[in-house]
Amino acid sequence: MVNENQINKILCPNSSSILNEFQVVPFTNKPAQLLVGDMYSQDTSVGPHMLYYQHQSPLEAGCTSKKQKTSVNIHDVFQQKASNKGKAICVTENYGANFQIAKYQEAEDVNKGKSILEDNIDEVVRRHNTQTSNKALNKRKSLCEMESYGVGFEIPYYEEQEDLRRKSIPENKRKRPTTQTEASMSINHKGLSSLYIDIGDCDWTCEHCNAAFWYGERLKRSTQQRVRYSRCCAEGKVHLPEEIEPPETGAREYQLPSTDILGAIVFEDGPNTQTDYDVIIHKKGVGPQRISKLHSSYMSLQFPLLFVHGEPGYTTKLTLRYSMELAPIEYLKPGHRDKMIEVKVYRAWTARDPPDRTEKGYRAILLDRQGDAIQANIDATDIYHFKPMLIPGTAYRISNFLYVPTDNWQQTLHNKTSLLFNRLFTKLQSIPAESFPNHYFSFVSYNQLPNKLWDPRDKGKKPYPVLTDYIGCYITAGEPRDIGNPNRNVSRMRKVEIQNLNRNVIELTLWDELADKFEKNEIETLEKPIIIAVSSCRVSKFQNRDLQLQSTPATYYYINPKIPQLNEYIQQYKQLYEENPPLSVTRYRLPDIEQEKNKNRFPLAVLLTQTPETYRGVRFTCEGTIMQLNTNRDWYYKACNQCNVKPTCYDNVYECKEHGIIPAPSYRYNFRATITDNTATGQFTFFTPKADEFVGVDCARLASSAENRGPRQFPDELHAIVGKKHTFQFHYTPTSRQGSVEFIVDEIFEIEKTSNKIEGQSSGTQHIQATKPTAIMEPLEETITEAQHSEEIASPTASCTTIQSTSTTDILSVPTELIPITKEMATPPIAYTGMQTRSKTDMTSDASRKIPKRQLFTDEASDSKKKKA
DNA sequence: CCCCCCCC
Repeated sequence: MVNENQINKILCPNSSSILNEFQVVPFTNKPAQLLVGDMYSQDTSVGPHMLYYQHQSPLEAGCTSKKQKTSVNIHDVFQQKASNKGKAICVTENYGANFQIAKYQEAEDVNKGKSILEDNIDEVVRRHNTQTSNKALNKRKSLCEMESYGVGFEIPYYEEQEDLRRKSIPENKRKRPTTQTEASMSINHKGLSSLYIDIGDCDWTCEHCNAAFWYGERLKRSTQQRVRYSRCCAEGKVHLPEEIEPPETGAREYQLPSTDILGAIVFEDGPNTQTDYDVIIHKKGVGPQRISKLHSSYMSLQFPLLFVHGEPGYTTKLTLRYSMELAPIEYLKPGHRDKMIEVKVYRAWTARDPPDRTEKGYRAILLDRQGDAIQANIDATDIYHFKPMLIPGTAYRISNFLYVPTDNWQQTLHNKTSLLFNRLFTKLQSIPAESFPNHYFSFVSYNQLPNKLWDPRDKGKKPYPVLTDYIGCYITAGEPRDIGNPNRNVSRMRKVEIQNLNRNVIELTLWDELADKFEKNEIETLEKPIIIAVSSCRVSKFQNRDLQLQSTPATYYYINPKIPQLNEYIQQYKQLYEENPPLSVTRYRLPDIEQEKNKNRFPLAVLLTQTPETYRGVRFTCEGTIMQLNTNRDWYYKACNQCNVKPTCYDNVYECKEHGIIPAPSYRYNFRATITDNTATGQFTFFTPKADEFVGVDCARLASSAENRGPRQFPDELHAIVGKKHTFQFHYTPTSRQGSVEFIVDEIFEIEKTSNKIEGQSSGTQHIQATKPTAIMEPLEETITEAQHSEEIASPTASCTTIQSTSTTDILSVPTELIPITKEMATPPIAYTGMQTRSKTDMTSDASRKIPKRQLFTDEASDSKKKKA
């Protein structure tokens, strides 16, 4: 078959030693399908033997289980090859092969003493004779197990072969034609050594690509019915190029290349192997040329006869077949190793346990075209590798990932399985991102938020609730500020208010980068209403009262997110706000008392039309006159000394639900008055202790002295407050509803002369009507804007919630003489927008009907700035 | 391996 005079050179990396008289012949008429990287040699006198490269698996370092190893494909092997890690050539087939190779004289330098090739024949024979055949077999086996990750073929052993033959396995249909068999047999029996072990013929083929194999090369998981090989095409996963028909048969069938030297490359094993040698080819008529080891033609140089057409063999263009099944996220199941996903990176973040700044890993939410989502986890050691790739908006085909149970806490998706990516084996291939959905949300409505609270009592019993996505209308945002011990962990924090279509407001706390990067100014230049969607928030409760949202490291926020419902939402909010625009309020205490006194100053006429739930905890101010006391209800109550809650009373025995029998309950004010600010009148409740200060007499003293007259008999001291004019600070009674709005007084300020002056300009006398709106609005404009720009500080906690809930008695006929709204009122206060549209609950005076429509959602900030300028 | 958080 091969010209016996042919000389094969084996170029050794370190020594350039040459083994001569070593012949390489093709064993197959489908040469392109032989596994690239294997060298098949045949000595004409003995028979076929195989030389294998020992590939150091690229997975070796990261492998934790054998299963992973089997998922490697040829591509990996040669990527590893490209990085020039150590490889070795070893003779794995049988001792016969050793003899034959060793028998050849090395023409020049000896091959540095590492290779089995060095053994001289006497030594090998001696060893063979002294070892038991089992030992020999074991050695071969161990060599083979080293040989490659997961391919795991077993070395044939002639007894086994004999055994197989005895059993006379039915002819496998994948057996190659007898002619070839005969051909090799004829060689086999020529000059057979007594030590020669017959491993059979290379007459088995891969069911996928038809590459030729020895039986012994089969995968361990082969069965008698199905003999499987993976070294060729990784069981069909690697797409090998179309075969080219071999040259015409005849005299030139095995025509030698037109050179008398054949080159081959031999690698040594071990960490010290040098592989940074030059590969130089010298073409006919052209000078020497250095080529890269990655050059696709270099491979064919190693197998000059196997690539009879000069096919490139291995190239970096080899692609995986889709037999690595492209699976929707929905169908991923832990344990599947042959799945590939095409996904868009939707969100990505560094995993942390705030306030600890340690980077615990990297996370991403991936979306597929079907609209499903899955989280990908990356260990901290691999952050640097994946962070530059997992950019939201990019898309990849991803294979070779593992499955892990989804984190129990800070769980972003309902999916119980997450993916684990590893820099050593997970493959990401960039693909176009157009065909993927824009967003993935699982919004929770305001009413469902309590279900998402985490209760410490559930620890260990219930899983932590999945983090919450929420959508609503952006109302306001504060400025970022520092939180925490400056010597240790300082966090950044910013509050954002979100309102839903029922006008419920929820406060979102953005932390750290999110707080700093929130582009408040840019957002507020957008046309209103502005829709904001936030993902993966924690739901918490403040003071056992207000639900809040907290950002987590996984949180993203989206302004006017491109979701199908966006326009619908915008229209709904638009409609809502046309009826009754939201007030722009400052929710926190201001450092300056003067600012506090003017904070959130809106006409009572406006406040009465609002939805109280929207402004829970918000303190408003007004300059108002006490018109009347509500004498239809008690002016004080007896309270538990510890909690100020009204106790039950049976037979003059007072009992607090919480604190039991109360021998001597305390007396506390709880009376109502009507206050007007000249735009409307409202019901205001006064409680101890503010009321004591205001009335000037302790409730206890007043009540005990008046007790015989009862709590419905209002003492003169109380009547004395009627007609007084003050700046009141107040909040909505939590139980009040739109349409029957009430307030609770927090602070009562004296009206200073200075502020009187400003007001005096327009409305000299207080109590009567038609204050020129500008008179109200001018100072408002300033204070509100100041308030917005000043840093928020803590608001105090309202402590009278429980008491308030008892005060839902009937209301004394309210003085209904409403202050007519003048035309000028049509110019709305700067601090809010769009109030000119009548709401259904608005009072229907002729004047109010005439109020012209003003453009909705104008930018109040820039408006006010203009006026200031 | 577990903890499962930071303001008002």
